[in-house]
Amino acid sequence: MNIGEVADRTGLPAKTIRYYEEIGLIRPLRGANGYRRFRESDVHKLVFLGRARGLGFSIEECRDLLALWEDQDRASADVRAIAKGHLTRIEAKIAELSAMRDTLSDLVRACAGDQRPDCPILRRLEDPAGPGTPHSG
Amino acid sequence: MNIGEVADRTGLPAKTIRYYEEIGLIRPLRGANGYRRFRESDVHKLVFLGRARGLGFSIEECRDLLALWEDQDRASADVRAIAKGHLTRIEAKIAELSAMRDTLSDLVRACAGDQRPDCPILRRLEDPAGPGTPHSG
DNA sequence: ATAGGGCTTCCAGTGACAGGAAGGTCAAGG
DNA sequence: CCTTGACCTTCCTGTCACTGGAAGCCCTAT
Repeated sequence: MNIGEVADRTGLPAKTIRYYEEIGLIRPLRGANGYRRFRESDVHKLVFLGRARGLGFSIEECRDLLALWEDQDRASADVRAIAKGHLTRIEAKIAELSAMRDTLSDLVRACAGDQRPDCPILRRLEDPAGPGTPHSG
Repeated sequence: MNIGEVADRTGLPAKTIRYYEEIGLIRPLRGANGYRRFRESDVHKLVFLGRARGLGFSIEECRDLLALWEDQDRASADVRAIAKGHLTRIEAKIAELSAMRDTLSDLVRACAGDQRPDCPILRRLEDPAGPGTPHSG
């Protein structure tokens, strides 16, 4: 199977598939013409990688997951540890973005958004402790 | 004022301040020795930039916000539009990460995490429609 | 022979810096 | 005067996971 068909079947761009080979995630064969020849097992791995990346695992995490996937004697604890670590980072990122969202939506609500120059958003970026700052009490 | 003091006062690394000069966000003066000489207005801008970056605005958005901040005749609508656009993207990112978190926390919960090789996480990465997949009904 | 599409490699760019090398500058101390 | 050490400078490389594009080979159909 050539790279184009693999791209169609996995939904991954050909560029990405070449990149995955370059960094050693997959090792397709080569034909006499120099073209990559993909086996079903390569496609299977790429599908796996696509899903793991879709869940936000980093390439290095994917590499580890792939190794565990291929190791029939793995301990599920190893897989779980990777997933838990990733989950923790995702939750931290969500918390960070949520804080941004809260601040931003306050500011967007407070701004008239008309032709006048007065703007609470800029005032707040200039001086976060300025007027209009929410505070306890 | 030299870059070190500016870094202390703004909380931005000197590397970042040099980078901001390189991409034209600030234009500090230069002393006879070649050192950057920062005015209070430069520090003020850097504080502004630090806060805007802290809210997740991109560098280009920061450039636009800075221009509006310095334009006494700006319309608050212009500022608000940038903030709203950014807010929308943040909310989309939160939704994306939340979906990942939900899937991942399901998987982590379903995985025993012991020495046995059986692992729902890997099964699901292999075949998302496989056993254990949540479905309506 | 030619046209087209698919395949190859290699190089550059993305965003927003961080790390580090090589070297100039300045104030304090011996 | 010399040295030490902190601070400053520029320049180059690396990050992460690709993406775009150029130049050129391969294959099939007409």
